[in-house]
Amino acid sequence: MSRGSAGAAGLARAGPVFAALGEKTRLALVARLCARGPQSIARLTTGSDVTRQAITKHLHVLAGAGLVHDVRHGRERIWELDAEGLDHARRWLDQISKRWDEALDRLKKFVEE
Amino acid sequence: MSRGSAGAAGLARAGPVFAALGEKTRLALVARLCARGPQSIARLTTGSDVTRQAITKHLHVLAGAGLVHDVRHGRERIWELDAEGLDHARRWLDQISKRWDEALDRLKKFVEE
DNA sequence: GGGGCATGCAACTTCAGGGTTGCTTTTTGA
DNA sequence: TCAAAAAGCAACCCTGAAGTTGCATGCCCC
Repeated sequence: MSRGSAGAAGLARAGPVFAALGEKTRLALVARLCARGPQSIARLTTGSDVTRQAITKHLHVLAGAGLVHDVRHGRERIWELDAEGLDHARRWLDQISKRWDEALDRLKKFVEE
Repeated sequence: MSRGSAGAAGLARAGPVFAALGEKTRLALVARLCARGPQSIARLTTGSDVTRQAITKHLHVLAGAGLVHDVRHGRERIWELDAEGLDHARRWLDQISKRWDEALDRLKKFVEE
């Protein structure tokens, strides 16, 4: 497994990303940051059905997965999306589905012989 | 948000997929099914550090997310990948990262004016 | 300087999910 | 026919994550 993000190393990095996205509040946060741009914690909390502290925790989980990052701005903390983390997860899915398609092709050809 | 898989509906469908992939045992199962092809439960269990029942539960979670499906074959139950579920998650990530890139471009042009 | 807004920190509660054990059912093949 | 393999079912434990409450801190602006 010398290269490619579908190997053991890529798997270890992809895990936290999927885990971060696999929670409805966090997924909604990502979608919201994408749709409405960078926002403060207080603004991200309005309209949500959980507490500001809950939002804060979720943002840190997303940051740990490399999906968002924050910038201090006066007394506010502005959070915005981080495209790199998203790309990594996408590449992992690309690898898997591509390899699976190839495997299906091989099987099909084998059956047809 | 009238179309596209990044809207509320796409978000609702993408959630379970990411949640399913966001667990190391399940992610390893997907990688294994991709690398070694369809396998029975017993075979998927060998080499794993958890019980057969745990593997069974995980397979059902993956099936619920549309990532795998099973075929009865005698006294065995063969599980294999389901490319459609993978593609759905990938398209969701595509939408998000594409829209984010566009937003960054708009911001860049705005700043340069 | 000080009131008020935005956020940070820490302790606590709750519960879903990951895992196990023990037993039963189905199916194979000799 | 029957023993063993493969899987299903159900009850149970237990950790961690999601969420809350209460209070402390930092920063802007009048």
